[in-house]
Amino acid sequence: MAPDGLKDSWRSVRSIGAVSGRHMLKKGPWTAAEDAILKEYVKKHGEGNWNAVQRNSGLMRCGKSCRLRWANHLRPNLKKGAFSSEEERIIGELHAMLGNKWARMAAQLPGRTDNEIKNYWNTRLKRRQRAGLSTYHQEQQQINSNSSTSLQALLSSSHPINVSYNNTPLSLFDMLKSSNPQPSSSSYLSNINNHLKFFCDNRDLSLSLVASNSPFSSSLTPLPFSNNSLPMSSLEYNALNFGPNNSSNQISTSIVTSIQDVEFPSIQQSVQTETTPSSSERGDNSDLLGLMDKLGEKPVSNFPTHENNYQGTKKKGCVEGVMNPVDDDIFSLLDNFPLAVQPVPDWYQGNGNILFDADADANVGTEYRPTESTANVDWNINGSCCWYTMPSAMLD
DNA sequence: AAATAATGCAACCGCAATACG
DNA sequence: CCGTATTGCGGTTGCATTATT
Repeated sequence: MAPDGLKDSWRSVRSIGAVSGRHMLKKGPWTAAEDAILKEYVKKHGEGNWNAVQRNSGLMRCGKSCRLRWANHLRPNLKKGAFSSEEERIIGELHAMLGNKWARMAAQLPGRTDNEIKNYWNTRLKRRQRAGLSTYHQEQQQINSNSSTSLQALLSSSHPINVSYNNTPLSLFDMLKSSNPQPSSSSYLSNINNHLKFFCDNRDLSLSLVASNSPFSSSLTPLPFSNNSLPMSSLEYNALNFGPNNSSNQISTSIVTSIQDVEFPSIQQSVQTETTPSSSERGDNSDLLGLMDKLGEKPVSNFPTHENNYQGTKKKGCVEGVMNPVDDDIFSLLDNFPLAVQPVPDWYQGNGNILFDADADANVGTEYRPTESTANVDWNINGSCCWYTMPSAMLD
């Protein structure tokens, strides 16, 4: 780094060229003085309305430039400096799933910006290419080739979800509070984006919810069954307990999930999933609606059907009836929900306690592989397999 | 020691999505 | 409803610094 004096003189040289006319906005590197003005402005007026910065503070920068400067350098709680090895691992995993979705990746890495991640990745990519290496390590490539693209899209999209029971809206936060209060998880759920993802519980055949960015476990593999995500967060634990065998859970018989996806707001979907069907019902239902019908379950008023194209409450700015590919993924997943009972993997005790392989535990970042005895579990049908086999990022 | 190449980083640009009036 | 403004994203650029020749 050059001394500030040197830097500033260079900056001034550049700015002369950039600020030539009366209304010309400055470009190029920001000075400390400009930073101070912008900080003061945000302190006073809050974030947003960036074009007003120039009008109100006299800072000769366009709104875009202000926003960028704030987001990447001035906003509080930004981590600076090199990525930790854990962060690098997460980036690798995220990139394997998401591709160049820098902003999405940054959302999973508190204090890091999309720009940082992008720069890091591109640098790394170049290095690997120069060395004649592939973008990912072998195991990461396996994710891409073994799992369906659409399912990946589903799993990689973060879905804030509202859950209701008998048409009564119920937040996952409430459920968590009522069944397993934990202050730390409360603050987590009440304050960050509450990104949730689906996964299917093979044993209970229920649609469960799990936090994708739970601070209580590592990175992207917070599955209860995952051997490298100890300890399981309470949220995950409760997701697991949505099954029928947990009498303490007030919604143990069925879960009505109302999905209000801020990311895909074209529809408000309600999805009813059934927990373990009785033996006579096993295996002979082809879809969720059929199963519900059989069990006498009434869909909630806006329960999606193919007839109404899953239209529900229209949210502001939504286009009714438009299903994007991820919407399709959701319903494809649900339509193909494994209603036939799967064998219970022997590493799952069935009571929320998970059997972990001691060797694997000792070896952080290793990949879970179904053992011989679990080979008859259909690892491809419900998507969770993608997660079970999620490897750690392999960085140099 | 000087020249050159590689790397790191910040900021810009265009485009698309969203918000606003 | 429509045009405009704003915001957000990802690709790209270009300068400073560091490493290599």
